Amino acid sequence: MTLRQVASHAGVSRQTVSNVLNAPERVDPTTLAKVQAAIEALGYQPNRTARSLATRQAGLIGYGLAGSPGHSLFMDPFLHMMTESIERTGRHVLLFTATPGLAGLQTYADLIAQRAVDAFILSDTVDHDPRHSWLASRGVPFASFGRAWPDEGEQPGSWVDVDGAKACAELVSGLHACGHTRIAFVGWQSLTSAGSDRQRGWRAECERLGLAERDCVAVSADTDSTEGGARAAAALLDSAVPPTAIVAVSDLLAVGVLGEVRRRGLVAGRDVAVTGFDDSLLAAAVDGGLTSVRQPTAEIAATLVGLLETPDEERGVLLPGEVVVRGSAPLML
Amino acid sequence: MTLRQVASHAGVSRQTVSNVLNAPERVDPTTLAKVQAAIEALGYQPNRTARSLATRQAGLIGYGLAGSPGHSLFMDPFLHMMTESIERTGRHVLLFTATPGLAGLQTYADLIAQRAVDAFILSDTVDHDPRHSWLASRGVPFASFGRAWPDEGEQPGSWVDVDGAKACAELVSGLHACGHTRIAFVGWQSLTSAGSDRQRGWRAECERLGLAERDCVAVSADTDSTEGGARAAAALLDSAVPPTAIVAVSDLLAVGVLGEVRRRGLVAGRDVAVTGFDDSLLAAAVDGGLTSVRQPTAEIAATLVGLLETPDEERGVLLPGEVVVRGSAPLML
DNA sequence: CTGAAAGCGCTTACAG
DNA sequence: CTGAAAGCGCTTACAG
Repeated sequence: MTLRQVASHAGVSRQTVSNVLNAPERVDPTTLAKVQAAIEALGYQPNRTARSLATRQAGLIGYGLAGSPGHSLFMDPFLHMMTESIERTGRHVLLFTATPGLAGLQTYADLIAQRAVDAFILSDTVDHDPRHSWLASRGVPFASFGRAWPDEGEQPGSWVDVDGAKACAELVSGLHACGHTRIAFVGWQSLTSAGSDRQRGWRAECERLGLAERDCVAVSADTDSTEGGARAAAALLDSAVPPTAIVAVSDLLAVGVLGEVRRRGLVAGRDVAVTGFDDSLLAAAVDGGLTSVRQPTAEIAATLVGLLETPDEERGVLLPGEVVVRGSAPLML
Repeated sequence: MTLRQVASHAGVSRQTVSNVLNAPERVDPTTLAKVQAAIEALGYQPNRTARSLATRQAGLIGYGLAGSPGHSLFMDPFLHMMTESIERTGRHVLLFTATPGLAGLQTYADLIAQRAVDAFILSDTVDHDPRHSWLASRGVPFASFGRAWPDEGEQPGSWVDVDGAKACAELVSGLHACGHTRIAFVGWQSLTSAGSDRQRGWRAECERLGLAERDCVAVSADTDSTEGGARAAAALLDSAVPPTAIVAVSDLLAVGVLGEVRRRGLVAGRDVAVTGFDDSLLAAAVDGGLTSVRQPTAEIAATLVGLLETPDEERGVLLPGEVVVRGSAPLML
């Protein structure tokens, strides 16, 4: 089924059919109806490839899966929302895998050189992510989920992010309001921008509240797993002045912390308060529930796609996270 | 950067450059080297869209995200592996969303009509999934992760599946070997083919072992959540002759079962054995660990893509699941 | 308002 | 082994 067949069926030229599709206001109502009837009758749909070649638009937004096949709980809803948002603009998602760092840049470069995509959505950003500067310097449109430059305005391109610092500050102040003064932080070892953002908020609030520096210890989990979280918690709880509250950078690490707490005969939420981040399935699944921070997934996705519409103006959008209180840390907000 | 520029740079015709790319054996070694040098120097990569139009191949495999944005733990690794497998064949993944059932069929139809994809990979299959017959009847290549027809050979198209029936039978026999004779099943309410497959294996093994029918009760969780699992477990444990072992159709439901068990002062793995399915993050994260069944994700993905290579011959590949024993059910295998 | 022409950047038989 | 020609199925100015 091609334009040509529709044209001959309707008794008009191919260009007129094209006009019916792309500029219906320019065609005579009678002709319009006639052609639309033919389109309907034949079940015609324009060939995307041919259209792409003519318009020089792939109609595809590239999204690169991060390095290793993890078990991200955030991925399913995010991908879903992002894909839906992109589809609303008449385009689709081209999924690819790319190793993190400079090596993975080649994949982005290839996709652009081949004109396989029109733009990228970036996530799993790392500190000073090389992708941002590379893409920006070549004028490739993109939107980033996550900031990768600590200083506002330095980051190339548009971005959306959840205010992890603020959310963590809220957790700290909520814990403090319940009487906690020794509030530790369990972070990631890797230099993700989200990790440092969250840690920054935790530290800032501890300082603002005038908590003693030695009471606000940050440790890094040696692996991004429950085991890593458990080991980090063990180190913390073994210290001379153990914390009474532990703010973990992710739900997964928090679950590890919870396990270690339980193993020591302590009760989370009573003896030690524990919080996570992401409000993933884990947070609800864990016994007693894990206090966590929900990311506004649908809004993140919609905003990212919106930013893609205006590639020339660089903007940053900071979205609030929502503290979800559960048994592991009965906060006062 | 186009073929034309490479040609003029190398001092040959465009067709020769195309031959260098697509049939290097047909071109004179000297010319070959010269053209390749030009390609290298200019960093030329063929425009995918133009190539697609000429070859009538989109170079894209469609993958439809299931209905609702869930929090599937399996999705991240599966999508990763699948994307990698497809990339190894020089193609990419086109991601889209489709509502389940007949309504979603239109999305598949559109993609085909527009020639946006060459083939599909199907997952989240339901009983007598309408997609299979629809695609098969129009000669659209596809491979299905999951069987949707109970009887071998009836299913249109090629498929890969994990032998959930066998894995569940193994769980049952392992439990029986530990002395369990009252082994219940907690399933999904929805008619997923994976769900009925697993339940079938559980029931068959119970019968084979000669367990009393009233000791082998199956219930459906009213929602696919930990709460649903908990309610199902409550019903089971409240019955006159409560089970001593509960085989849940998924890790999520199993975690709900574990919660209910704990809430009643019972200890999982000692008073009641509990098993899940998927060996997701949850299984490892839960305190004491959840005995579960691991799906061979990488192999599934690779096989699916392999099946796509031979669209004319319909084949089915059954892969074994691997029982992973943890604290919630210390089986003897 | 409509249609003839050129072009998007490739590939694919087919002469030479 | 190499190149001239036609074509993939659209769109986009541009005449008429």
